[in-house]
Amino acid sequence: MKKKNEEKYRQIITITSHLIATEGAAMVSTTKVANLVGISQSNIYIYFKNKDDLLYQVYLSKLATMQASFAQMQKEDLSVSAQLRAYIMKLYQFATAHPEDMRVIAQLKIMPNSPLFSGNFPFKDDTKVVRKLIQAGIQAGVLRPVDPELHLTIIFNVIRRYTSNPANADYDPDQFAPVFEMIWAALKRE
Amino acid sequence: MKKKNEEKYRQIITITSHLIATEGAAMVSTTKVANLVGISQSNIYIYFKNKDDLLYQVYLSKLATMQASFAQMQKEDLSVSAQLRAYIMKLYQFATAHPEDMRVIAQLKIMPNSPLFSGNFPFKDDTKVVRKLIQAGIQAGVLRPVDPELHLTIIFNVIRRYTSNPANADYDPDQFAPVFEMIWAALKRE
Amino acid sequence: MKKKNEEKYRQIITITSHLIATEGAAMVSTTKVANLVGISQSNIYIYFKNKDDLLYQVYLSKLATMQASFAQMQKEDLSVSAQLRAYIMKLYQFATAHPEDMRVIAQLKIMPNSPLFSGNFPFKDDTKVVRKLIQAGIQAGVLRPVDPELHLTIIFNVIRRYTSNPANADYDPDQFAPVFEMIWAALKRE
Amino acid sequence: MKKKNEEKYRQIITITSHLIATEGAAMVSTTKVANLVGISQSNIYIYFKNKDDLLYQVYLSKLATMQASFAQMQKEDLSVSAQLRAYIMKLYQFATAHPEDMRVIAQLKIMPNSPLFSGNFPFKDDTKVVRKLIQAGIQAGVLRPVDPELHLTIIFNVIRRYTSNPANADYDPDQFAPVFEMIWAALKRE
DNA sequence: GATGAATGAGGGTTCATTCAT
DNA sequence: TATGAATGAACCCTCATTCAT
Repeated sequence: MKKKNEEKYRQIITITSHLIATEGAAMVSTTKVANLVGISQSNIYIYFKNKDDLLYQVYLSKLATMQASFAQMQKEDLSVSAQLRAYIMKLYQFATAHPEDMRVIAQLKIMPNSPLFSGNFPFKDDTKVVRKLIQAGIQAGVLRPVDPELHLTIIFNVIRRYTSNPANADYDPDQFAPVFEMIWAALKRE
Repeated sequence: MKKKNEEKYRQIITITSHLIATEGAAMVSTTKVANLVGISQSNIYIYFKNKDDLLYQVYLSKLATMQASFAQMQKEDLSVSAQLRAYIMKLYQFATAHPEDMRVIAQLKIMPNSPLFSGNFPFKDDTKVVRKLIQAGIQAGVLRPVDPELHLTIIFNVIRRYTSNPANADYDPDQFAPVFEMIWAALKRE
Repeated sequence: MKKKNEEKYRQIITITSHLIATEGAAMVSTTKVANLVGISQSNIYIYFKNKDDLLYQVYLSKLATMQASFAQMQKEDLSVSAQLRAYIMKLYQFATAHPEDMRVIAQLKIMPNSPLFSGNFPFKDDTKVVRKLIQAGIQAGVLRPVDPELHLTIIFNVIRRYTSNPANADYDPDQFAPVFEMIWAALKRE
Repeated sequence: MKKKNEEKYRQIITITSHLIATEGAAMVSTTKVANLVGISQSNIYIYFKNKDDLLYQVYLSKLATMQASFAQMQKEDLSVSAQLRAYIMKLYQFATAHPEDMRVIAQLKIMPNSPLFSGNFPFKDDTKVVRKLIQAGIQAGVLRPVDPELHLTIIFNVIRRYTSNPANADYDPDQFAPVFEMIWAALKRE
């Protein structure tokens, strides 16, 4: 009973997610989603309050996947520097394991009139943990004392760009090593 | 007569450009542009083949502005490293001088179904010069031997992010220095 | 079991009635009603054949309330004139006692495609008694010999308008007296 | 050129007006109107900002018709009482001359979410003149000292009801006389 | 060159109703 | 009895584009 429900709900989320990743968030329409799922368009409104809600739930689901991936990493006995390095590696690993997800999150953040920032939904930040790490790193004197957004920009854009190259689709720490060094050189205080 | 023509053409380009910068490329509609310019909607099709053409011409105009800014910089007697450093500084200067333009170019590149990559128009690359510099730098052993796209990603994203902060709206090389070092550390071979 | 049944049925009627009174009959939807009652939408179709049936039953329930209010008034030993005057006062009293009900009846009568006149349900007239009184009054020569609908129009519209003013929400025969005289002057033969 | 424009505009107004009169304001849809006019639905939005605007313009057009009818009547050298009596007769005449119009105005006023009171359009009152007359009449001691809305209610509802009867479709002051007396008896101070 | 008119397609949303469970 | 699921139709509105003038 509820299973059917959950299944359709998941299907809609998945298809929408895929659509965002391949065509961009602005190209999502309830009609397209419904056709791909194989249901009638109005059916969408049984599972989601409106289109914005659908997109928001997609974001939340990606966020959950991401946070699950990072869950086991919360060892606080490491140095800030080590934690951040571990985070970057983990993010790289995540990006190869879930190729679409990072793109989906990015798309939802940059789309015009993003539901994430509409004020209609509570905004859950996907970068809270790493942003904190960066701030701590700056305060501890191990990271460059510039706007943390710049560190973030580098980490996410480089990893997204690197893993979006089909040649780098598989997780391979050795191959990634020089890219990691590139990122780290940008972040760390000289 | 011709002047009037040129004027309207410029106006449409300017308004569209502004619209892209403030609301995003996906929010541009011929209706909106026409209303803002104060002409009738169909009038746009006198100056542009279709909407994609309009966006493409906007891109070309931004490209021209950018290339004009970089024109005097083509001194080949500098080392690759020096040329690239000069380019970055110039790009920073350009971003402060033309706040909207970099955003417009970026928006047109990432928009869904971008006319730039539709195949209907010849693609003029705005990063050709710097990409060549980077390739030369890698070959010369002064830059990190990774995919040049990564160098590009860092240069453009960091500068765009930095200058999009209103606090950094004015050109100030001293204030920019640590950000420059951040970028350069990422690029240069250790 | 039956009690539960009756309760839900009553609830639906009550909520719908309230919705009609506050937002107008055209604004009633099964979705809204169901949400307000706290049941699922399809549940409504257990108690009512369709939406028209629901509205019709609401009408019948209001009619019953109204007729109950007028029940004790059927003393035929009064003169026609006295009976009609008594009716008007009673109607005024009813309107203050059941503010919503008169509005609901009026709304259901004037709504487009009113189920009351669709032919799908037997039409029970809420003005049968008073219409008869008026006809008798005309025949007896105490009321103006014009279309009785005009007498009715005056009685109902004036009382509805008067009592819809929050300042006149409470039953107060003294305050109502001049309004009564206004109505009566319109009805009675000079 | 402009003629065509004006014609379609008028057509849309006329058809919408007719639709309101026959089916009720709540039954108006842009699709229905467009089909009746013989144009595509989106065409409506060339002539009107949105549906509310359409309804509002219909109201304004009816108002203009009405005010035109009453224009020549502004003789201020008559007594208040005579002016009001003249107004009532004129209203009766108007109602027979423009059977639909009074109904349309009434419909637009009572419809749920009426654009007239949405705040999106300036509200032009169709009863301003007569309301002032009534207030003056009360102050002068010739009309009953009750809420002027009650006088209004009687005037408009009785005339609307009377003229909506096909038997009274033609303008006939003699036949109307007793109805006039009925109204006047209600209004005038005893 | 300029515009008003026209339109078909598509988008988001609500609704009354049916049906299997 | 109760409900979740499903749907087709309708509704309002925007848009890119074409065409006659």
